[in-house]
Amino acid sequence: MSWSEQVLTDLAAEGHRLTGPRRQILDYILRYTAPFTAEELLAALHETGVQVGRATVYRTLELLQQHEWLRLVHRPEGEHGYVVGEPGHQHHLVCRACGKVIMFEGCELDKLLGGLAERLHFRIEGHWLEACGVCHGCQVAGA
Amino acid sequence: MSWSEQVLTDLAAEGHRLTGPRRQILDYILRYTAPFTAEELLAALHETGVQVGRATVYRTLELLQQHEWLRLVHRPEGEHGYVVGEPGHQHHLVCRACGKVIMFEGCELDKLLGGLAERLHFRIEGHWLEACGVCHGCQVAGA
DNA sequence: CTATATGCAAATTCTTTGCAAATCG
DNA sequence: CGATTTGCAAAGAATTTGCATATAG
Repeated sequence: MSWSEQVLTDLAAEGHRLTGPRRQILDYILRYTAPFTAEELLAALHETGVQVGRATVYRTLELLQQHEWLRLVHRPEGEHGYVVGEPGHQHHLVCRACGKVIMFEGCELDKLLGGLAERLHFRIEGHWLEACGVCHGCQVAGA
Repeated sequence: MSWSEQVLTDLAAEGHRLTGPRRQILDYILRYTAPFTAEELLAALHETGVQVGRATVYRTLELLQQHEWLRLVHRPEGEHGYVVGEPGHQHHLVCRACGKVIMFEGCELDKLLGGLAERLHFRIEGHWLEACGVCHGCQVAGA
């Protein structure tokens, strides 16, 4: 089952409707390999003649993020973009040259945080790890 | 040497000027135990009668962040705030109840990322780790 | 049919910028 | 004095909201 199908199934199961605009947005999301912003996605839709309202884009992205079908990627500089989420792969390596995102699990990280939490008596409920650098392809290409 | 003194020394060493507004801003920054935003800081200054321009606040915070005297904390929801940085302590545990930030080093994390980078031939240039949860004090208080 | 979702335009919020006046060193 | 910094107000982004209309189920 493709990502779109899974999302649609999931949303339907929760009583959300599978509307035209939502299908279009899902379709366009899949064209990105790098993190994108709501405005970028909106512009892409409009450029190719798809008339979807700005609010709908914002609302749909938020909905998808809440269901973890999209994840938010932050950069130290403060920009944030969305990337398609794969359940279980929670962390990201973002290539600063081509923008590609590689996801990985943080099993060892959990151990590290677990130890820390115990030492500090801090109850950790969630965490966030992101690294940026240059991917193999871009290194070869001379970045 | 206090944080303010260190910052002032560091800035002076780089040819920046130790102006009144900058001193005021440093003073107010230290009143926060939780992450704060530029607007919050500006409001705090104004509420207590300190007349500093909005642009000055934004520019000073950015300057401090560039020198790593302040660090940016991101929340999954997308808000970001500044916290006083202690060199060498790069990661944060943020308490969602009281907002307090505990900093820690990520030595083990570096190992994890190093292995990952090697496996993927990815050159990691920076990373970002943040966890949120409830601190000991707030757990005791019943959060 | 009816609850949900959409689209629009206006309202907010956050941040940046240009430039003359002020000020630190 | 001269370069840096400030403050202002305006410009520019990014995001949210209210509400009438459209539409999926």
